[in-house]
Amino acid sequence: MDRLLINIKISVNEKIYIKDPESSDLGKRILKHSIELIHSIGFESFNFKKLGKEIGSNESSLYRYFENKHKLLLYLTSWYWGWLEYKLVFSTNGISNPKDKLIKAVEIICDVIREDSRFSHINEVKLSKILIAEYSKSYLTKEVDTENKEGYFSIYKRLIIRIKEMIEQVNPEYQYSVSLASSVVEGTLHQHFLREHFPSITDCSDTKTTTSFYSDLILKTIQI
Amino acid sequence: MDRLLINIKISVNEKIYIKDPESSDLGKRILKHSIELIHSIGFESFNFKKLGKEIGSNESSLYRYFENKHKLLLYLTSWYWGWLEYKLVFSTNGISNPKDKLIKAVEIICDVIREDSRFSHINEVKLSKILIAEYSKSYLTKEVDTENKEGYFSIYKRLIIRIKEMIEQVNPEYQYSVSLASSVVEGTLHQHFLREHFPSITDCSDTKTTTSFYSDLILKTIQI
DNA sequence: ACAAATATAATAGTATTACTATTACAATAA
DNA sequence: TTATTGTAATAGTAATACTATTATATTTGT
Repeated sequence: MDRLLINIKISVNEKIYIKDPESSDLGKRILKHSIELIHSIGFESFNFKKLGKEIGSNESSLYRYFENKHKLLLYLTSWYWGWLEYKLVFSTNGISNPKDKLIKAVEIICDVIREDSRFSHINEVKLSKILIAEYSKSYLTKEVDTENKEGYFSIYKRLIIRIKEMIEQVNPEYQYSVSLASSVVEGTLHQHFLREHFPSITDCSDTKTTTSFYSDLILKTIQI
Repeated sequence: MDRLLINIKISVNEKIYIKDPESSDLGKRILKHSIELIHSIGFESFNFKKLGKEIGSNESSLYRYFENKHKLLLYLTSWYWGWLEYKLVFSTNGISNPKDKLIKAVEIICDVIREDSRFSHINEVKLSKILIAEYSKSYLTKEVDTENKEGYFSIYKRLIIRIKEMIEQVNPEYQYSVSLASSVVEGTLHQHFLREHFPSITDCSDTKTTTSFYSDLILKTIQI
């Protein structure tokens, strides 16, 4: 897989950025260091001034790439879902048995993220932690409907539709396939958060994984 | 129920406020109007200046009740979970059959909220919409661990533990009772949000309710 | 009743944040 | 070599979140 996909680029909706951050050195450094900085201080405290200082560049230069910090978060989260979608498609592509395929998909979505060496300027482990801590903030805004129309969440929705289709392949009679898919994707981030901050209200741990919780839940719910 | 509980007061952790908003007229107006205002303009745009204007009081007076707008959100959300907990306990108290009890609990959690006339200064319908749109923001912060230690989220966690216990009453063998409980409480808010903004990734609607999705999911998952 | 103590609220600020207008410099192309 | 474009720095502004100080009620004790 590594050699074949050496030049893949996760494509993000062009309206999210002003200048493509993948097109220049500064752009890539914006991605790399924004992940580091949001991961370490959180999205609220994060701003372009601090990021500029971190990169060794000026605040205003960053505004040439992203209109504001919210758009930058949208970029990072879109990239993440695009990357997960790639992993999902490639990992499940060869599996013909629908149930095995679904189980593999749940693994991709629910497992703790490991580093992917193909994207040197993106730290997927830290990015996944940003998703756990900040993803909701990207859509819990008053602008969500207009931004949705602009297609800012299309990769996320497409990923969920893919899982929904896998559920239907296993049981076409099940009435709530897309709600089940969306609740697994959202719920996984939530369970990972609980594990870290509210352990009393989750069973998920090193021994009882989020993956096993959701595999069990899905298979029983769609009745196999 | 109405007559018996005419004087109940939902109690919120005292550390959340500086002065108890239930103790004065201004305090109650802060609660009433903050619900109106956050509901209409969203938590990001909401601030104490605008709220003061709405109430006909000064910005700085509001700081006598709440340290900042985040604490006010914590108050409102705690109140909401406390109120739901009351409804849950009272509605399920007389039910002896564990399965029926659990089904009733899921109804309380998942159904669309209606007005409760016992609390005149709180609009529960608008408050529930604030929970859907803003609840995550109350714990997705860098301060979550210290605030958790202060007990700011204890009502929320207690509610989830109650549901967990009901699940255990039905099936003591099930391995993920508290994760199931927490994912239903969180997932309900999420499905309500999707219904409003991303209808393509939820099945929930007027005919297929969130309640029926989760009742079905829970009962199948814990195998009855 | 009346002063002292306390509660409540208003005025007028400050520090920080998010963002922008303008200018300067560098790289490339005609 | 001189336009053209890309890139970055300076120096701002407007709005936000919050605070210090002062003023005005209200309550309490004698």
